[in-house]
Amino acid sequence: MGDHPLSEQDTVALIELMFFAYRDFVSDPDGILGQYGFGRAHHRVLHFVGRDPGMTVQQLLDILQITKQSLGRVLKELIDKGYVFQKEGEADRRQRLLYLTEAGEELRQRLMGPQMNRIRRAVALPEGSAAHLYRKVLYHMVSPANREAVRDWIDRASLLGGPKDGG
Amino acid sequence: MGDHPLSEQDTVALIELMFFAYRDFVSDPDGILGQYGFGRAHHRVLHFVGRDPGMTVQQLLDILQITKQSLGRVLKELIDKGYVFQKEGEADRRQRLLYLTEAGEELRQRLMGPQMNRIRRAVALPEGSAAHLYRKVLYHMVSPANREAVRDWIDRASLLGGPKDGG
DNA sequence: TAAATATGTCAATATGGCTGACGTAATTTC
DNA sequence: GAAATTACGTCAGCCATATTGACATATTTA
Repeated sequence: MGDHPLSEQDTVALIELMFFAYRDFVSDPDGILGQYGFGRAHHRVLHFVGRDPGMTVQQLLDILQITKQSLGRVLKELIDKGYVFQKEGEADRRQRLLYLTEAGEELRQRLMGPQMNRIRRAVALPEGSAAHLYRKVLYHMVSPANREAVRDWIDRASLLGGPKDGG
Repeated sequence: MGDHPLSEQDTVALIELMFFAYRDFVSDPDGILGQYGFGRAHHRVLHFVGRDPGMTVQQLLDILQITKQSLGRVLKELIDKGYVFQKEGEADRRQRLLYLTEAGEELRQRLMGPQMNRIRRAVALPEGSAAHLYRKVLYHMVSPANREAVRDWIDRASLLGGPKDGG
């Protein structure tokens, strides 16, 4: 085990499952977002800001790996509609620290709910250590160059835990 | 084990890993596609047609879950540039059965290569049964309503195995 | 013959990315 | 203190990929 690689067929099956699983995984929040006139980009902003309240715009850009112009539009909409607000940084007054309003946190929870259920159902298998392995596998799917940033993010976000993430 | 659900923190970490992993997973082929003036939609068509040569347009639409108008453009481009060709169905002459040209199959393999390497590296963990569990978990991430179709597809595609998928 | 199916196409629209350029305020560096 | 850099915002245009709705054609089925 671990010596011989996965068979061609099994590997292709996993590639395809990655496609099918992700497609359905994001379909849950998509329906909810539609009711608000939002899209997936809004969801990502809500999620990450909710996980790390007070984060800077640059930190958010680093995580999403998109341009500030792309972020600009969705962020503006979320602010205009009262789901996100900004506060001038105290140490560095150039910064516009990002926070969720109450409505923003509620929406974030509403969007996360179905995905949490789906994850929990998916890893609740008889084999026991599925969650651990699944996490390990997904982690190794991230490009090596990005792993440190992803690990840092997960560790840090787990520590601060977001307002309603069980902290 | 299996009784108590995953902790809030662990579940959120998996949700985020799903995002990071998928983002990097599709980044491999994206670079290659750019050289051909293609996008992810072209990749999906190449992949699935290559896995099931002679499939109908409707079968492809069912798998991709997009509209025929969306498929129309990418399919036309792939045909115009000589990566896909169509053959009139023998039993039903309304059908336009889809096949990859040699160039199409080559490109498909080139796109699949990095993803296969990434999957194999990701599941090549000491714990042994990672691949099996990972597959099971991803399968259960698919919406119940879609599972039969996905299972059918994987089983059928594994059987016919595509021209160069190890058959 | 009529209805349904498989496919293709035209037109308009939306989302979410992108590049490039420019501007302002604040901080850091020399 | 002047200059360079950083953090952020914004305008303008472009591209890829998806959508809905409408219509056309060929073929098969009832």
